[in-house]
Amino acid sequence: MSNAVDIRTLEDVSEEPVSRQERKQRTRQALLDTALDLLADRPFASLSLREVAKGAGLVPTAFYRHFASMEELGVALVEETTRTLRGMIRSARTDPDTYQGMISASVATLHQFVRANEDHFRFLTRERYGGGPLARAIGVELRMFSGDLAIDLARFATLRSWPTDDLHMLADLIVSVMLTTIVELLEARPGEDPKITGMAEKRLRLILLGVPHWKTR
Amino acid sequence: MSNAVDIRTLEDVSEEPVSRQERKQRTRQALLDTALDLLADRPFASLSLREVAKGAGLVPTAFYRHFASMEELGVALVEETTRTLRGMIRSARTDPDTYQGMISASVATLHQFVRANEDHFRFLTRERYGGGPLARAIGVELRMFSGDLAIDLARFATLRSWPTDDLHMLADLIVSVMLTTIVELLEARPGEDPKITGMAEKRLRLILLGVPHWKTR
DNA sequence: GATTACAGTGAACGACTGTACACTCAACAG
DNA sequence: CTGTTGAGTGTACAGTCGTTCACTGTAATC
Repeated sequence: MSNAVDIRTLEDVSEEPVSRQERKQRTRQALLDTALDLLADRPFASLSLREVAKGAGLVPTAFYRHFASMEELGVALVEETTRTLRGMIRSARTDPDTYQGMISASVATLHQFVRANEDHFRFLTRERYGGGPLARAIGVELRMFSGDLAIDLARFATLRSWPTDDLHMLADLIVSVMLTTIVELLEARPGEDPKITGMAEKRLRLILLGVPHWKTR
Repeated sequence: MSNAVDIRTLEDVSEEPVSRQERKQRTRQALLDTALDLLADRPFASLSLREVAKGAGLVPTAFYRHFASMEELGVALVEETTRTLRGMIRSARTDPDTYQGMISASVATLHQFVRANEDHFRFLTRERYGGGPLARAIGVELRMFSGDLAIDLARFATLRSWPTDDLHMLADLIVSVMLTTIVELLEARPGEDPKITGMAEKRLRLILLGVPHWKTR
């Protein structure tokens, strides 16, 4: 609810004159931010155009200057959150030396990004299973994510000989563990983080423990 | 939408006289059924009391004869779906001979139950991450499910020596794979079922492949 | 057979919804 | 300096929402 204030009034005090499109971009962002705030404990479908507009300090009809409908705002919100997700992947794609090193580093990156962007990840996990067009858009994004991971995995010596199908199976499995961990982090009470990341590491370790013994059937 | 018709008019034609509470129980069920129908492609929070009542062939005010609010209906819906879930567990808890046998049997049971109760499982997976009181209720139920599974797993020779924490970790992992599989089944296009169940079996096999080599750290 | 309990009705309410339309007024282009 | 553009305003309308209240008709009770 912190960004529900009228940004313009704040900006007008500052000296720099803002261009027209810059202002527009700013209220657009205010709409996205208030929507994300309101989504903290409710599904997207229960959001109304009016309350998002009001939250951003706008009259309802002004909403249409930025989005043709709430659904269009939802799509923009998916784009914003997947940008965060891609940022996380980029951060995590480092030194693929050992399994164990990769595991704890990945989990640490995940933890850090979730805590720094709780709103985004809450939106992502909530709407992923919420049905409707947003769920589909998020599903596509996650499948791309999983595909990228499969490529990364193929670099490991043990996995180089694996069939593509099995590689994707493994990647999907890892992604599902990550999603579970994200949800656990978002539902966690304060102080529970180490327990959750520890569990996540264990789960990944167990999975990768089976890899050397895998035989396609 | 099939059970959106007025049941009473159908019943009145039949010869058997229905008792009062039996009738009440029947319209209550009609309310639950239409709600479940409407939830096929929308989150629970977007459901209105009026459309559920109308779908069941009732005037809005009659809704209150059965539930004090939509949230109360939601809780009843969770109870109904978890009954289905428990039925599935009971069916799956058979002959724990070998890993492989248990895997394919469990996946087959899962597949069968999902296909026979798509509405229930759709509701379950949707609202699990939807936030609000329903998500919490479902979370509790799933944790019980996972706990039961941990107990079952403890019967296997290899797992008898495992610490309780690790056993729960394994059970959670298996449950998360099952939930992923459920979502995949519900999103599947016709004919994709074998591919999905095959993947699910592979994922479980890979996990259990690591079990003999597990060392707590 | 008279009385009670109660599932379901129907009208009405105040609040909220998305959207249409005519408007203001400041940043912009010429 | 002048005319245009467009982000934001204000009013208005037709729907839908949850909830209220007084009601009807019939199964259940005595």
